[in-house]
This record gives sequence, structure tokens and C-alpha cells, in this order.
Amino acid sequence: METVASGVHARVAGQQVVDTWFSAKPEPFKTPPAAMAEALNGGTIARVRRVGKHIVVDIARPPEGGAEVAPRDRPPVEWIVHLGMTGRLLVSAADVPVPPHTHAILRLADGRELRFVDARRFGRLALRLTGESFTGPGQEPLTISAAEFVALFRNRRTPIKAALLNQSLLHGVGNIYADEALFRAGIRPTRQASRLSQERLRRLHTALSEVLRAAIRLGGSSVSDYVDADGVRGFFQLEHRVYRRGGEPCRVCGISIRRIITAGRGTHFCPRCQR
DNA sequence: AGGTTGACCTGGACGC
DNA sequence: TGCGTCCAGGTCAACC
Repeated sequence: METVASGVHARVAGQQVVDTWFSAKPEPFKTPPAAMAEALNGGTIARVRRVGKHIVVDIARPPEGGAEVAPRDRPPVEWIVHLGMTGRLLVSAADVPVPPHTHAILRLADGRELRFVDARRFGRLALRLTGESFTGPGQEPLTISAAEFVALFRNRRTPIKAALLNQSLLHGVGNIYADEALFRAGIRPTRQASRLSQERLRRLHTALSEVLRAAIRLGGSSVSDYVDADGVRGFFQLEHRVYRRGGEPCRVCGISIRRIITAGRGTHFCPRCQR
């Protein structure tokens, strides 16, 4: 999400939205498409940023009314994009064919288009009109302190993997980075969070921060279809130690990586390196 | 209240 | 070719 947000920001910040189009599928829209169109048309993209797993597009809007009527200020809005599992946010020239499963198009003043494409329709689009800025449900994994991190998990009677994926605690850790951080911290994903020592929770805090920063540096993990705003894949998947490596040898000790289901998700770990 | 499970969707990979 | 099965960067509502 960080890679997508910074890439889209670099490409479209300052552009005016001259027209919008939305698909007829109901799933992607938490705000009705008509209301979204009304709020976005004529607005200017001030900034594109990441909040947890959400991408927030800040839209500044011109005053309402013309020469005859006294102009009325319109407050800025936030266009909230969640990519779900297969969502993409692409910036394309208008003559590039629109991919299948495109659900939203923002036509920009310079002729390019910002497109939201999502085959599985797990992604969501919404509009926020309220004054205060969107912060999301939990704490930011990249800025949380070690002490806050320990406090968040020390009383959770659930596998540490499930706790890491709980977005109301930490906002923005997904399945790949949960598995990779647990490997680097040497912690078995099934371990009850409340039974980990403060020392080990601190190690996990460090490992998570390092994994996320390394992934951002390499443009994200492209396991099957993740791409950035230009449709370019990331490279962090080449650094994965356990994710989707079930049956393959551990890069540290050589024994076979195991794949199990924890918290309803495919979970990968080394039985020797993670205790 | 906190924890766990299945449902929501489509498509790609693989086996027969 | 074609059909069935498993798998998937994530939430949610509905259960225990």
C-alpha cells in the first residue's frame, strides 16, 4: 500500500479530476457512485497517502457557484481506497485499453486516467466528507514504539499470528509480513501472544519494522498480481524466508518449511528456527 | 468482550 | 479440452 500510495502521489498530485466513471457492480462501493462522482468531479488531487492498509486521496474542491452567485466554499474530501486482495490503482494514458474488472475511473485534466481495477471485488471505495482526517482503526506498525507494541499484545490470549493480523490493534500488517516478521523474530506463529516474554515481543517489534521497511525499499511483494501505479511488480518476494515456501528448505537451517492454517490463513514457518 | 470460523468473489495452477 | 480441487497481499458478520 505504501508503494502504491507514494507511486500514485508522484504521478497525479496537483491534477484536476475532470470526469468520473463507476462500474455497475455494487460490492466495491461503500459510498454510492453518484455521491462519489458529485464530490470528486472538478476537484483537485492534493495528496495520495497511505493510512494502514488504506490509500487516502485528498481532494481539494473549488468553491461552488459562479459569477452571479456568491461562491460557497466546499470543504475538502477524502477518497478512501482499499485494495483488498487483488485491487490495483493504476495511472494510465486514456488510449491504454481499460482492463477487465475496472470499477472506477477518474479522468484527469492532462488526459491520463486513475483507474481502480479489482477482479475479486474484495476492495472498497468510500468517500469521507467529515472534517477530521482519516486515521484508521489501529496503530501504525511503522511508527509504534516498542513499549506500545508490547502493551498491545501482552494480554492477548490468541495466537501471535492472529494478533498481528488484527487490524484494530495494528493497522497495516498483512499475511506476508506477519509470517516474515515472525520468522525473523524466531517466534512460532501459533504461540499465544500473552505467553511471549517482553524481550521476545520487543524482538518481534524490531523484526516487523525491519521487514516492512525492506519491503517498501524493494517496491513491495508481487506474489501473483500486485503491481504499482505503473503496473510494475515489486521485488520483496525474492527476500521471503517462509511465505509460500511450504516444503522448501529453510534458508537458515535447511529443514523443510511447514505450511499450516492459523487464524484462517495460510501460515508458513520453520519448525526449527521458530519456537 | 474476546476469539474463531465461514462467506464474500474471481482466476490461476495443477492433477486426472 | 475440460472438469474438479486448492490456493490467494482481506475483511466482516455470526457464532462460541
